Order: sequence, then C-alpha cells, then structure tokens
Amino acid sequence: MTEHFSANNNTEDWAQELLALGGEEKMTPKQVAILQAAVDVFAEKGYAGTATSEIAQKAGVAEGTIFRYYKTKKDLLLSIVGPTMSRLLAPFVIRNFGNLLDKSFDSYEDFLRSLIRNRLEFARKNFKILQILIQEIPFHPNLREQFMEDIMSKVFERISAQVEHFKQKGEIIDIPAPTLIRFTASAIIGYIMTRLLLQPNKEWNDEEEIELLIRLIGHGIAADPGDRSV
Amino acid sequence: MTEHFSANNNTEDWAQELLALGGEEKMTPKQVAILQAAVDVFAEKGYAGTATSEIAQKAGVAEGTIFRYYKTKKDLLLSIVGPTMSRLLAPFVIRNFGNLLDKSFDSYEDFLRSLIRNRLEFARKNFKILQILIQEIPFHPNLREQFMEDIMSKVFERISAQVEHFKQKGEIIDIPAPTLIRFTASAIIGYIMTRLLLQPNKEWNDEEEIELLIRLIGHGIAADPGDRSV
Amino acid sequence: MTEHFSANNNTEDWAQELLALGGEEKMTPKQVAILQAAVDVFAEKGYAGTATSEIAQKAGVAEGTIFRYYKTKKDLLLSIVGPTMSRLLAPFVIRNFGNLLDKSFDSYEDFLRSLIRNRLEFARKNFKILQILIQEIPFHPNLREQFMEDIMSKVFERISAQVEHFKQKGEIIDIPAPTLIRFTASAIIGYIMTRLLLQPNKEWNDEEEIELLIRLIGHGIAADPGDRSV
Amino acid sequence: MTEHFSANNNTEDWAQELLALGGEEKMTPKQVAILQAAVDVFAEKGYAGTATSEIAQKAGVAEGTIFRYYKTKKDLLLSIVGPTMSRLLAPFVIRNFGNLLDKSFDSYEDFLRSLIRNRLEFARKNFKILQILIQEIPFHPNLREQFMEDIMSKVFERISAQVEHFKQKGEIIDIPAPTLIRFTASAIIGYIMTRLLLQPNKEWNDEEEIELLIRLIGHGIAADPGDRSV
DNA sequence: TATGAATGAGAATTCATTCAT
DNA sequence: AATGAATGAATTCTCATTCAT
Repeated sequence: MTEHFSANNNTEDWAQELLALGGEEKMTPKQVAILQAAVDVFAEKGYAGTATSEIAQKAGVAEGTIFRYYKTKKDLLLSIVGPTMSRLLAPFVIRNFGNLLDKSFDSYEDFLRSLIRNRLEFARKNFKILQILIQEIPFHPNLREQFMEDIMSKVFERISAQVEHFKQKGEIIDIPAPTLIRFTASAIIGYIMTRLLLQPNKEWNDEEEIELLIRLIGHGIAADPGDRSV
Repeated sequence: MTEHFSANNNTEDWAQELLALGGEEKMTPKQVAILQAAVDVFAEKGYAGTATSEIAQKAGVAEGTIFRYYKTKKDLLLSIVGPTMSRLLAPFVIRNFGNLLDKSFDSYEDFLRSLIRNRLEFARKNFKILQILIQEIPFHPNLREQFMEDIMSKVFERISAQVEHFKQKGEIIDIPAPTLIRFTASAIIGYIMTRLLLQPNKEWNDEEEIELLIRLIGHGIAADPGDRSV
Repeated sequence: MTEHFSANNNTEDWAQELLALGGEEKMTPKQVAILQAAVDVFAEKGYAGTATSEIAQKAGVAEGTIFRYYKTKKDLLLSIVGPTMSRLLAPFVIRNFGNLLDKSFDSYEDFLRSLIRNRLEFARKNFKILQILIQEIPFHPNLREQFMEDIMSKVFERISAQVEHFKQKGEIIDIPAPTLIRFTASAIIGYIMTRLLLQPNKEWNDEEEIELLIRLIGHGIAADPGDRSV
Repeated sequence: MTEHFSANNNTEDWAQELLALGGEEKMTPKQVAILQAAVDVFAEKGYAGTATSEIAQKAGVAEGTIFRYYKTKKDLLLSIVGPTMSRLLAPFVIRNFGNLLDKSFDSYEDFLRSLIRNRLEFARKNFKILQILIQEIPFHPNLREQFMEDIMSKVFERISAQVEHFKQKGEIIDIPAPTLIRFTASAIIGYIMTRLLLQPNKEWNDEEEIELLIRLIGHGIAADPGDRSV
C-alpha cells in the first residue's frame, strides 16, 4: 500500500498500522499492549526518562514479558519509531519509474493542498510516535542518519522536482530551490505542530486554515508579475 | 541590559552572559567549568541521558562538587535553561510603558529584518542551550508552563501589535493575526534551525538568505493590491 | 553390564550408554536431544553459566519440554553426571564376592596397563561428561559426597588390595599404600588429562606413551633391589 | 620481588600479597573486604554461581561499592585471578639472562625438592585463589589462553632445560622430555591437590611425604643402570 | 571550598519454571 | 506429549546524592 498525498488516507490508527506491518506475523494482545504503553510513556517522558517497569505496569504485563518481544529497551524504541519514520516519508518516495515528477498536480497550490492535508492527517494519526521520533532523533545517531541521509535527501529531491517544474512554468519565483523548499516546509510544519502540539485544544477550522496557509505560501513564492514567462 | 532587535547584540558567549546574570554573585572557576560541561553533555545526550558523574569528569571537578552549587541535577538544568529562556524572549518583553507597540520600524519588512538578524545572532551564541531548551521542554511541565504561559503569550501580544499596526496601514493582508504570526514565525524558525542545526556546515550567505526570506514572507502576507487601504 | 579393566570396552558413545541405563524406560528422541544439548552446553559454559533456554534451542525443543523430563535444571545435571560417575568407578567396584583382590593380574604393571587402557578409553568416550563432572563436583555437595564417600573409598580399597598384594610379593616398595596409590593415580590421571584435555590435538602414540608411563610408575614404585622378598 | 623455589617464601597471606601488587596504589579497607569476600564466595560457589549481592553482604559494603572498584563482576574475578596466575608461575620465568638453565641444583632431586616445597607453600597461601583459578579456567577463554600460551609454554621451557641437563648427565632416563615433565608434574600436582584439597584434614607429615614423593619420581625417571653415561 | 568514598534505590535484563492450550 | 507465552524473582549494574574529611 503506497501512500500518496492525493489519496485520502483512511487508515484508522497507528497501532493497527503497526500491526499491519508484519503482514502475517501476528502480535499477541500482550505485545500490542506493550507497544501502546511504550508509545504513551515514551511520548510523555522520553526514552531515557522512561522505566521499562512503567511500561510493563501500564501494559498490564510482567516486566520480563517486554524482553521476550524486544531484546532491549532500545529495540522497543526502534520497533516503534523506525517503521513510522519510513511511513512518514513514504509518499515522497513513490517511484513512478524513471520520473521524479508527479504530474498529477495542475498548480503548486494543488500540490501543497494535497501535501498538507495528507501529512496533517498522517500526523494526527501518528501523533505520539512522531513526537517520540522528534524527541529522540537528537540522541540516536543511527536514527538521525537514517532520517537525514536515507530519507530527507529523497524527499528533497522529489519536492525539488515539483518546484523546478512550476518555476519553469513561471508560477514560482526564480530563487534557489532549497530556499523555496525550506520556506514551504517550515510554514507547513509550523502549522501542523501548532495545530497538534502547541494548541491542540484550540478550535480549529482546518479547511480554512489550510486555504490561508496555501495562500500565504503561494503569494510568498509567486513569481513577480513581470517575470512570468510567456 | 535589555535586548532589543534593533540593537546589535555584541555579547560574545553564553557563558559570559550566564556569568553576568548573577550580577554581584561571582562564580568560581569550578562552577563555570561545571556549567560549561553540563551544557555540552546535556546538549549531546539529553538531561535524562546524562550522568552527573560525566559532567563532573568533563568539568574536572569531583562528583560532590556539583552538588555544592546545585542542590539537584534538575537545579543544574534549570539554572542553565531558565535564564536563557528569558533572554531568548527578552526583546519581545521590553516595556516601553503603556504601549505595546514599538514604533521604531517603518515597515513590517524592517521589523522582520531586525527580528531575524537579532535572534539568529542570539541563537548562534546560545546554540547548545537552545538545543537543550527545545529538547527538554516536553518533559518538564514547569519549563513548559513558563514557556507557554509566561512568555509565549507576551511574545504573541507584542508581535500581534506590530502585525495589527501594519495591517491597518494596509501593508498586510487582513486575516487573523495568529495565522499571520504563526506563518511568519514558522518561516523564521525554520530558517534558523536549518541554518544552525540541520545544515550548519553548508556555506551560507546569511545576508542574502535573510533578504530572500523577508521577501518570501513579505509577499506571502502582503495585502492584495486592491485591498490596500487608503 | 559390568565394566572391567581387562575387558575391551566397545560401546560407542556415551549417549547410547546413557540410553541403555534406563533399561526398558525408552527415551524419546526429544529427550535424547535434550541430553546431548545439555552435555554440550554444560561442558562449554558450566552448569551455572548455562541457560536452559540455550539447551532447549540447541536441542530443537521448546523451553517447556525440558521440564517435562527433568523437574529442574539440577535434575538434568544429575541425570547426566550421576550415572557416569558410577560407571567411571564401576570397574573398581566389581564384587567377586568375599574377595577384594582381583587375581587376574600377574604383575602390577599388568594391572596398570589394563587400568590405563580401559579408563583412557572410557574417558575418551565420556569426555564431555567427565569434564562436567570435574567442573561441577566442587559446587554440589551431594555430588562431592557421592564421589568422595560412596566411591573413592571403595576404589581406594580395591587398589589398595592390589598394591598390598604386590608389595608382599616384594615387587613394590614398602611405603604406605595411600602414598603409592596417590602417586600412581596422579601419573595416570595426569596422562589422561593431558592426552584429552590439554593437548588433544597433539599427535599421540598411545601405545608407546602408555608403556613409558608404566615404566616410569613401575620404576618409581619398584622395591629397592635388596628389598625384594624371596 | 622474584620468587625462586630455593628461597623460602615468608609472605603471610594472599591478601597482603595482592595489596603489595599495586605498590603505591593503596586499597581502602572496603576494597580489601570486597576482595576477601569475593575470594571466599567465588571459591565456594564458583564465579557464575555467585551473586554480587552476596559478596557485598559478606564484605559488609553496599552492592554499589563493588562496582566503584570493579567495573564489572568479571573485572573483579580477573583482578583476583590474573595476578595470582602470574605469581604462580613466576619462579619459572626468572630471567637469569641468556641462560634458561638455573644451575643452582646439584641433582634433579634437589631441583624437585625445592620446587615441591616452594610451590606447596605457595599453594597453601593462595589456596582459595588457586581453587578459583582452576575452576574458572575452563570457562574464560582469555584466562585459558593466558594460562596456556603466555605461561605454560615458558614453564615447560624452563623445566625442559633442567630435564635435558640431568638427562645429559646420565641421571635421567632418555625418553622424550614432555613425557618426563608430565610425569613429574602430575605426581607433584597430585600430591599438592590431595594434600590441600582432597584430604586437608588428614594428618600430614610433609617432610616425609615430600621425600617419598621425590624418591618415587626419582626412581621412576632414573636412567637404567647400564645407561648411565660416564 | 572541595573531595571522592560510599550509599541504596532503582534501572535493565536474565532465566528457571509454570501452565493453558 | 509438546509447546511457548508469561511470569516474577533475582541479577548485574547505574547514578543522584550524602557526608566525613
């Protein structure tokens, strides 16, 4: 199952998604309980600040049970955070073979709309795990590397293709792609984080906010009138 | 010493700034060493992942010495992170009594330019401490509260005043201030983090990048031509 | 089946011997696998250093299966080591009723030759179990007692009879039997251990070494010329 | 301080010897207590069968204290067993430069007498540690290697020199040195082990036993009358 | 002021054993 | 008969903190 921005992501819950990962490898209820408890406590207290005993207690299992499923505490962390990292970035890595550019978008705004909706939805569903991911990346070099090298570079490549495409169409100002992408990404991430992390309890009208956001970004990066190529 | 965006911030080093904090309370060289070591290790391994013994070793003091100066490990953290948090937000909280609006800026762009330059400089100087601050805020409710309630609200108030000011001058699109501020802040923070954290080794032309950033934000939030109020 | 030095011991393998022990109690293949795995791992890592899970894994059975056959880990050890201990010392305990002395040997050298060959063969076949036995005897008082009291004493009695016999024939120097026996046993055990444990890979000419060993012992304990009783 | 067989070894106690090892590095009383407790318990229950908590209790210290002095349980073992192993074999490794042969002995019997007395004394003083050494060597490859390669080979070399020397003088039968050495060593080790380990409570007349032992070995390896070289 | 030995509560992890299936 | 999930007590080891010097 590939995730694509333009597709509605109707999966329900990170746990079910994690479950689905293994395919046939079924998880016992205890293992699921462990995972859920771990996600909760890691998100709240951080990896290093969490005692396995607390996870066990919250999961309603004996402490030893955790180590039947995960050799070490770190294994437990990685088994939560690793797959989610891939899925977070999955839609950027769809291979429509031989072509970096996904042509299904008529305008950069369309592209942004799809991107924002899709990743906001994903972030909502995987909120806690993403929290853990963000919190732990600084302390786990292998995580960081996987994030920076394996994935970010590909994401950049993909978005870059879109940006260049619309730049050539004269819709986007002709400044370096990294700057454009950083600007766009910052605005989107800023929205998602405010929405879910900083002010989750505020009443949000997502439709409206997203349209405003797209408008802000869109105008920000719009080519100057005179520059518009034929 | 109040920090103001428009002022050049010539302080050299967070350590000296921390030193200056106490005013007359002089710090012994050992205490300074402890602070520096703590900053280094906390930044690298996180608060919970750091052993006080490691700090002591790195500082070249005995384990017990740390606890002469700081009752607990957490005290040590707070003594590092607390003052810096205030200083991070200080320029937003200058009281020119009775008036929220700092009128020293001719345009929103000017305001942004000053803001970006100043806070980038500040972030550069206090890089590690800010890293610690960001990493630990999720896990320390009191830190979080201090950040969210005591300070962010005031920052918001201040910037809000600027935004409303320029909105009324017709320079800024008439959409809710929170959305505008979030957009602006996201773009700025995104730049600073990329600059210092994600790609510190890339060759940066800050002057140019900042002007581009201002241009992007400026166009993004510019009022539509027809809307410009007389 | 009694073992006697003078008999050739043609059994092939300790496992088969262990199998034979129970007589009619047949062992399932799983049980045999458990025993073999246990012998391997106990010998390599020692009883206390071995996890039952490792035995189970090496035996290709479930962890629980071990405890179907052996109530405890210690039971497993004893079921391996106990019977072998008896068999190790069996040839010394043959009851030719009413007579401690086995008269089938013409000389002490003959007796030694038979003893050495037979027990070397036995040690070769039961190498790992003997290793376990030696390694564990210090830590299991009941094992130690069984070894020291039940068995060593009888062994001593038997050999003592031989020694006294040949002493009276004037072939052996007239010093206390314990000293003589200790000397003899040390030389033999030293050979067997070097042969099998310390330098198993050296090229050995057993025939020759045994004859040399007998010669050394023989001359060592030979009566002084003048002392030879008529 | 070099140990030489012919010298009387008047040191009192392994603990003092261990203490002396570091030279200036003084040990706290607690550390000494830990070492003594560890020696006791390791000897009784074996390394793997010993809980650090038991050592701590017996030493009258907190469990954590053990790990201030020894990073791991294994470190504790090695710090006990390593130095003793060296000292056990030290007298064989004296370098009287350029000459393998220690010429201070008039006969092989003299050499043996000195060797037996000296090493018996050593074994008596370091009894428990030697017990530990013997028990643990099978399970610690690095110990085993140190023992076999670093040391045994040199011991063999040294004794070999003596043996060859007296062989040339016609006092010793002309059979391969390894066989002679093994025979001699077995008899000596057998005596020492019986003396200290198997029957420590028996009344021993060491003087007499040693003379008997030398006589037995001596006659065992004596050249046949006709072979004596002029 | 500074030390660093000592602590002991608690952390992660192991493992023999049980038991429902 | 056999499994293997589950347990929980025990084990090794860590670490913030104290305190006598």
